[in-house]
Amino acid sequence: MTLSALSMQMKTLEQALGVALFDRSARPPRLTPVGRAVVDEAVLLLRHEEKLIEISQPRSDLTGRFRIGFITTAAVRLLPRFLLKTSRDAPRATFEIETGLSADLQNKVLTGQLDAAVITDADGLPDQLESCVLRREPLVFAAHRRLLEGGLAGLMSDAPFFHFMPDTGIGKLIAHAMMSHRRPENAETIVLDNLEATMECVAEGLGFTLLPVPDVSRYRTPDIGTLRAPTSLQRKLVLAAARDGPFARRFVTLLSMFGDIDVRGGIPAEHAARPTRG
Amino acid sequence: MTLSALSMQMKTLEQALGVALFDRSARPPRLTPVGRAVVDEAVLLLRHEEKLIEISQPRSDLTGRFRIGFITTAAVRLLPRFLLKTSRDAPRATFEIETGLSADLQNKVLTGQLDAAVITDADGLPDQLESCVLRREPLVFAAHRRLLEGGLAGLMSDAPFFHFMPDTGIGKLIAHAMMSHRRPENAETIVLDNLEATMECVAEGLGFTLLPVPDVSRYRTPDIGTLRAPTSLQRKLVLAAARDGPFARRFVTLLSMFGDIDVRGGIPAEHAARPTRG
DNA sequence: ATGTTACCTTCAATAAAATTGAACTTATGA
DNA sequence: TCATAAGTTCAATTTTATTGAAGGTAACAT
Repeated sequence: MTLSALSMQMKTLEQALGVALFDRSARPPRLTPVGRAVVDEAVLLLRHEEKLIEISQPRSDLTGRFRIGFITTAAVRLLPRFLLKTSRDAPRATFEIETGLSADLQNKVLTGQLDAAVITDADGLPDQLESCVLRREPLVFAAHRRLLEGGLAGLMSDAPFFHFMPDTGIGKLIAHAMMSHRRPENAETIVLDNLEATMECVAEGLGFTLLPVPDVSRYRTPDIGTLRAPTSLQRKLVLAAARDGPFARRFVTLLSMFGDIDVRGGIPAEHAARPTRG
Repeated sequence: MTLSALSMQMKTLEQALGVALFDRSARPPRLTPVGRAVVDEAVLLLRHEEKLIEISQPRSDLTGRFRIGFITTAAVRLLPRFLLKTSRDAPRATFEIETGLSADLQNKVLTGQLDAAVITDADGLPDQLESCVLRREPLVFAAHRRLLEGGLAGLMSDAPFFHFMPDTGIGKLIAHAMMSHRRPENAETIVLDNLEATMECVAEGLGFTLLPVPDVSRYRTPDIGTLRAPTSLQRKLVLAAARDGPFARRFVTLLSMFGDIDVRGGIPAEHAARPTRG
């Protein structure tokens, strides 16, 4: 840099700030106290700029602000551990968490409004989505012990059925599971959209319900008994991300933030191939 | 700003960072997670820039990094309160403190290497310097009580004299004060450049010394007695700054950082004119 | 699906800003 | 006081940013 260019820059900066930064009565020109303060601050500013460049360099680990969706169940059960793990293992990444229904979240991942989501995989996901099963949850019937005396057949014929959110992913899975059981024509079905309320009603002996094991366990009271659903149908909690999205090459990294993965699920080949201890 | 200009800037930034900040497959283009991280950081960067501009705006109070010199005595006695006051009353100012001899510090203020200095004013300061007396310190003789029994005359004739730094400002003042006292031709004079060592020797009864009151008080032991020097000579501790320097208009502000000022000194008119309580 | 529309990007031209070298000015030291 | 080295200024040049027109591409509606 030429001396004259430097001189011009000094002048320009002084004019821009409207302050004398240099004392020209001395040679070489000296910084004024304000000038020294500006230098101090400018040094910090440049450090800050380096930091910006640093964080902008993508690495093998997660960097950036990601938007992740969680269905309610996952938010309650998986989110705390996820946030713990990410704060430890991916300090350069921040997360915006959003909760909603499987279908909505899936749609937002497809449209790029979310980078990834933990959703229920009822019957396959669109091709544009990459996914991996996080948890497999069998369905169980739950009812007051008094109602269970008559066995499964008794429940079906005599008790009202509390159907949790029939329109959603898990609700449809429940409906599917119920289809293999005959119920009388006039059998009563009550629709609820709140898990805790459903279980409260069941605890009061008002009827029975069919839900994934963990949800029943969470709100179970001593009065409630369970009966494993004879079907092999189970809810699959999957992590889904767009194949061409920000997780295209780092899907496994994000996956690892969900801790131990149910290896019976559809884990990506290179991940499943790893030797396991024990 | 034109849309095309914005587009160009987006492109340029992406090339500069070597990272895809935007996902152009959507309309309007979306930020990638890295892009969001960069935005977050850039917002902080801009805040930082505002801060730089803010601190560069000079105000009535002290802003900037000032370099202040203190002679050793002042550093020991005045500096703590100075730093306390400035951190409270001038949070936008920072200080580089330097210690040294009066003559050296005075010279550095004249050449602009220091913005101000607390020095001894032996016999007037150069016209280019503005100054104000901070403390007036009478000189006292100090000696072991045993030696004092013979009075001042006894000291002069019988005891060795410990002369503190004859070549410096305070040393010359001491020499000046001693000139009004006759001593025998063969009277012993010991030169030391350390205040504490001088007082240790005096405490041991090895001789007497002549020093400003506060210095004697600081290192005095019960064995040491003092005798007020009959002359009216006293050390003046002054704050000095270049008239055309950074304190040209804020000298009084800096002065106030030294707490209560000995009003018998040469205080600037507008400051001395203030009504005093009590 | 398919076309329309609105929005975004690209490119060449233009405007703005930074840099340079030569001429001029000023602090420093003999 | 002068000579010199160092800093500043100015006009010309280079670099960078912005603009408007033309060419794509995603989004929306039919």
